[in-house]
Amino acid sequence: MAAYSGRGLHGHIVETIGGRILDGTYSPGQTVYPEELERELEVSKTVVREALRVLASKGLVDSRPKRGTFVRPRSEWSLLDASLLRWQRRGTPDRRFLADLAEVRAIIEPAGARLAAVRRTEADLAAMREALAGLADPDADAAAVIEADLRFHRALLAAAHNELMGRLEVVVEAGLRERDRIVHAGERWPDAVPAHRAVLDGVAAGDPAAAAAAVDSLLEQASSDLAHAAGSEAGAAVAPPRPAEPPAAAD
Amino acid sequence: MAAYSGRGLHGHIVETIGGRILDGTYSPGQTVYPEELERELEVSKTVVREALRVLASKGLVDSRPKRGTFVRPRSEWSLLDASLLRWQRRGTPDRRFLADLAEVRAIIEPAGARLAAVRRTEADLAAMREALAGLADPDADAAAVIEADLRFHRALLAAAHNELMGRLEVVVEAGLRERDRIVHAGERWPDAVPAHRAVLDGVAAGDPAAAAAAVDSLLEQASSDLAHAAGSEAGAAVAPPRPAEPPAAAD
DNA sequence: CCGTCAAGATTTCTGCATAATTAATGCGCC
DNA sequence: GGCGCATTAATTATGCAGAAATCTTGACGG
Repeated sequence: MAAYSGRGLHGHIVETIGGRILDGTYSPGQTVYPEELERELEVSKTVVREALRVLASKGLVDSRPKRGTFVRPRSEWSLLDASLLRWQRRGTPDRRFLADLAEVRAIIEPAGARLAAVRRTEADLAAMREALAGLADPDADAAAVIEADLRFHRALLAAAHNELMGRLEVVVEAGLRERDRIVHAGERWPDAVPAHRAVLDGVAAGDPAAAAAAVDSLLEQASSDLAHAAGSEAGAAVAPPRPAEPPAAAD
Repeated sequence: MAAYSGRGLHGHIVETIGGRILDGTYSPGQTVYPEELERELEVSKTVVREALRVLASKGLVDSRPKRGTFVRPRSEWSLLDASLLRWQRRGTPDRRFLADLAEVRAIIEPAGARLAAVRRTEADLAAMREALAGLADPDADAAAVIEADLRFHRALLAAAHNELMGRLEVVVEAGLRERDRIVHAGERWPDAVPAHRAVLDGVAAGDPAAAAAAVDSLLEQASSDLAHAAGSEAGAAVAPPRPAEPPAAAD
């Protein structure tokens, strides 16, 4: 994956502390003690400080003289960061997080397909075809299928030729891997192939409406599969009447 | 703004080096020499190394033993990071970047309004009303109006009650501030108030379609204002027939 | 062609010095 | 006597310098 952050001792410490913050071991407002971490993780001041610096740049912690280093409120976290999304998935599969993920995907991906249908190049189509082939390969193991699925959605967003849209792949990746973790039985999920093919066809034909509709039904299908696997309804693709908090507490 | 990264000497160095990477002073593939930076910026090894570590966590650089520290290809940058979006705006106003920004906003914000219309609480509406009042205040200076505008859009996304959607405010903020920089004459832009009010009304009424339509027209208006101010058409809200690259290079 | 070795740069460690900020303290004032 | 304010002091992050350790890479030799 991201080679820059996972290599060496430093990256390991960042992941350890970051993971503890996201899974609630360290809760917002709580102070973390660098010296304690040095002893526990058996590393030097330097490594801990560099790790905390990185975490600070992601909005997870803040350190000020005399007050120490403490965990910032969750609202300050840069949740769109790839690392944070990964760490978030390390903890208990949170239903709310899963729903948020699916909801954003349901917004991003159809729109991306719409753009892709207009802007795709031959290279984009080739990438999507390659991924689709990997998805349909009956000899591939579960992990390879997941990777092919991810490649397909990445290629779709890339075909939109919007740099920021392309970076939203982090959300798509998190959603896909989270779904994989829920289903995780390694289900072949063969029904996915025609749905993906429909997306490719719509994009290749240059038909934005068809491409978007294909993505819609793809996500709907994935969502219902996931709901089926997870017992209750876990993630509805289109705005569910999520019960808003009681209108009380008007500040 | 973000207090965690802008304080102290370290934050300054991060901004300096990060800014140079985004504005092209250091281009992808190029090697950066820590010792050189130490001398030029007159700081110690530690500060430079911590800064490079933070930049590495944002995907800007990668350092490997024996090979040195070098700038990663732009495709690896975490462009959704708040700092990167800010640094990106420090350079020349890039037309392409501006268009991408507007395009993503045109996807995110209507969808956010749709959700907000269903899920908003009284507190959400109060926040939006407060921001709207600030936007309409005839005694406020240009900066205050910008901030109120930003608050309004932030409150709108927050009312969607989707954590990830809320974090997409970074894109909205970048878009707003960039637009401000183009127009920058401090135009009162009074026409914006009724458009914003329409959004609020739609959300308050619990009418998703109306809220989304109001946001659509708001963004369209902003986009055309911007096009008018920037001479040529700078950012069309809805998918323009951006000429795709020639279909050559199939791989 | 493969394994071993050596060079080189990053990475890590140690200890110390500095700066900054908060909290307490003491003083004067109401 | 209580309260507000400036000063002081303590605590913590921050910055610095040098050396040792580690790992990758490239070359050399079998």
